Amino acid sequence: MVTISDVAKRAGVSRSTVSYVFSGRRAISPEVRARVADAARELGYTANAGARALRTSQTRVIGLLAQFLDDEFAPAMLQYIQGVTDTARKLGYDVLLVTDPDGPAALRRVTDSRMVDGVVLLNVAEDDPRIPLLRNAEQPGALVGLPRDGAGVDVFDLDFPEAGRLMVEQMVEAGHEEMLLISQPHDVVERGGAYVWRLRDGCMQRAEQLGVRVHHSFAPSRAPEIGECLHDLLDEHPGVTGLLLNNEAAATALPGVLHQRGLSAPDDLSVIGRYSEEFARVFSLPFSSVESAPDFLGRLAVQHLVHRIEGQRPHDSAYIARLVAPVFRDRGSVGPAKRI
Amino acid sequence: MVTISDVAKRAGVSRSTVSYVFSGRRAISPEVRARVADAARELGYTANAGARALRTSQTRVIGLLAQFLDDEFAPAMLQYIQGVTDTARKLGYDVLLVTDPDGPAALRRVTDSRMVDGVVLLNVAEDDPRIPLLRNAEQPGALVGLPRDGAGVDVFDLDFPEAGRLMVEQMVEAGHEEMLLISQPHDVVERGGAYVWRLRDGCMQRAEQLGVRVHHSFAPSRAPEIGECLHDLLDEHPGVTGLLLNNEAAATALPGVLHQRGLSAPDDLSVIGRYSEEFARVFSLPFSSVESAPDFLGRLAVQHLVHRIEGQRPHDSAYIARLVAPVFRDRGSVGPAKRI
DNA sequence: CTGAAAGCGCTTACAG
DNA sequence: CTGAAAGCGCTTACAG
Repeated sequence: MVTISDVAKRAGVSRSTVSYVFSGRRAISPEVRARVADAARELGYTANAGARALRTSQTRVIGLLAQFLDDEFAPAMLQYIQGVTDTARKLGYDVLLVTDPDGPAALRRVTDSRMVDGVVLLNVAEDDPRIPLLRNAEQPGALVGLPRDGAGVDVFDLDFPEAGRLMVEQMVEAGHEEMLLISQPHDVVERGGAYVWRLRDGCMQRAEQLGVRVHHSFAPSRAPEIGECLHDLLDEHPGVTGLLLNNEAAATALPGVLHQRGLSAPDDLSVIGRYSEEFARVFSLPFSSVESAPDFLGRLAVQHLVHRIEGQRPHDSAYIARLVAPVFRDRGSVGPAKRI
Repeated sequence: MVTISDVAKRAGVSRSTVSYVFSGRRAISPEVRARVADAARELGYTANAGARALRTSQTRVIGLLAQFLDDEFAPAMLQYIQGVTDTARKLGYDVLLVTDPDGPAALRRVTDSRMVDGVVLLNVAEDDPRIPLLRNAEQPGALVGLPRDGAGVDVFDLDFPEAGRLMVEQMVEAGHEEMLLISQPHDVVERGGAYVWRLRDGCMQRAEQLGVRVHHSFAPSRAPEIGECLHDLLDEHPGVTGLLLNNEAAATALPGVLHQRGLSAPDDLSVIGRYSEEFARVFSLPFSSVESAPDFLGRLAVQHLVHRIEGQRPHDSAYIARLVAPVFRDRGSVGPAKRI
C-alpha cells in the first residue's frame, strides 16, 4: 500500500507538502507541485479514507436508511434510492446503504461509529423511533416523509393532502360524483405511514366541499391478492365512476383487472393514480397520475443534508419542512362519468 | 464524542483493557469486565470506525458497484442489490452502494482509498474494464455475471446457455416447432452483456438438435417501444406458436399486448420468460419462467467474498466460477402448439 | 515557500 | 490478569 510518506520520499519533500499539494490549502512552488504530482501518479497514490476520517472527522459518506418492507412496493422505493445516490455522487459523497430491519440499531451503529457525515431516512413513520436518535446524533439528518415531530432534522415530502384534493378536483371537473379511493394496506397506517391518511383526508375534505362522494378502502400491496381485491371492490361499488389509487400495486394490477372485466379507461371508468412518471413508464401504466416525485425528493434531501454537513447551514439553524406540490400528469384516463 | 479514553477513565482501567473487553482477545477479570461494560453503556461508547480501520486495515464495508443503465430494467437490478445487502448485513458488513456511471474510476476510488474490504460487481460486461483494476486491487472481488476472463476474482452467474436449452426443451415437449426468442436490446450486447447471446446460443443449439426452428430478435427494454415491437414481431411471424423472453420489459408488456390482440396464453400462444419468482410476483406475470435467481446469486457472491476477506480462503487460492443451474417454474403458460 | 511535530482514536505486541 | 507504549496514515497549527 502506498502512503503519503512514499510520495514524499519520491518527490524529495515532506509529508506535509504532499498533503498541501492535494488540498491546495497552501501556496506551493510550481516545481514542487509538479514533482509531487508526478510521484503520486507514478506510485498510484490515493489518500487512506480511514486515516483522513480520523484526522478530519469527515468521511464524505452519507448513510441511507431504507427498508424493503413487505407491505410496500419495492420498485417504488428504488426511485428514492436512485435520487439519493445520484445527487450524493454529484456532490462528492458516497452512500452507505443500510437496509437493516432494525432501523434504530442500524442508525445508532453508523452514526455513533462515525461511518457517515449525515443520514437520509426513507420509509419515515409518523412516530419514527429513529428520529429521536437522529436528533441526538452529531451528524445532521434529512427525512423523506413527514413525521409528527420533525424538530432537529430537515423534512421533505410530497404534499399528500393536496395530492388528494387534486385527484378529486380532476374527477369532479370531468363530472364524476361517486369515486373510490384505494389506499395502501392498513398495515402501512399501523406502522405509521401517515401519507396514507393524509392523502385520504385531502380527498375527503375536498369531496365534501364539492358535494361529491368518495368511498375509501385499504387494499393489499402484493400480487395476486391486490387483483382479487380490485375485483371485489368494483363489485361492491357499482355506482363508482372514478378510481383514485394511492397504492402502487393496485395501479400495476388494474390494467389486468379491467381487461378481465372487459372494461377500459376512460371509456368505462376514469382512473387517477399517485406515482411517478418513471414508475408509469416502467410499468406501462396508461393512467393519469399525480406525480410523487421520488427523484426530486431524494435530491432535495441530499442537497440540504450536504449543506448542513459542510456548514453552509449551521447545525441548529431553522429546520426545513418542505412539502412538494403535486403535479397532475394527464394520460387521458379521465373522461366523462359513466355508470358501468 | 466519547472515546475509548473516556471509558477507560470512568472504569478506572487502561485503554487497552477497554479494547480487550470488547474484542474478547484476552482474559479479563469479571469485575473489570463489568466496570468497563457499565462505563461504556453509561457513556454510550461506540468505537470510531475510521480509527479502527486505520489500525486494523479492516472497514467491515463491502463496495457494491451497480449501475442503472437505460437499456436494462431497473426493478430487475434491485433484486441483486437486495440479495447483496441482506447477506452482507447478516455477515456483519455494511454496503457502500456506488452507482457512478464511470465504473472504473469509482472502483479505483473505493479500493485505493481503502473504504471497503472487498467489492461486488454487478452489470458485468464480457470485457469489463473494471475487472483488471479489481484484479490488481488488494481487496478481493466477486462478480455477478460471467466475463471472458474471470481470473483473480470469484464469478457467479446463471447458466444462461442451459436456460436457453431448457426453454426450448419445455416448448418442444409440448409440441412446438416454431418459436421466437426475444432478447434484450442489441445495445446490451454491444456493451458486452454476454448473457444475451449465451442464452440465445443455448436456444439455437438445442433447437437444431431437436430439429425445431427458433427465430431471434432483439427488442427494446423500455415502454412503450417494447409494446409496439411485440406487435410487429407477432405480425411478422404468424407461424410462431411459442414465445421465449430474455427481456424483462417484454415480459411485463406482453400481457397488455396479448389482450390488445385478443389472445391469451397458453390457449393461443405459449410463453416462457427468464426472470425471478419475485419479479413474476411484483409484475403479476402469468407466464412460466426460467428462474434467474438474483437473490441467490447476490448471496453467493457476498458469502464467498467475505470468506476471502476473512482469510478462510487465501487471496490467491483457486478462484471460483460458479454457474447456477436454471430452474423451470411452471405457471401454466405452455400448452399444445396452435397456429393463431 | 517548506518542514518537523503533534495528535485524531484505535489495537496489539511487549512487559510485568 | 493488566498497563504503557508504539504506530496505523493522515492534516494542520507552529515555526522558520
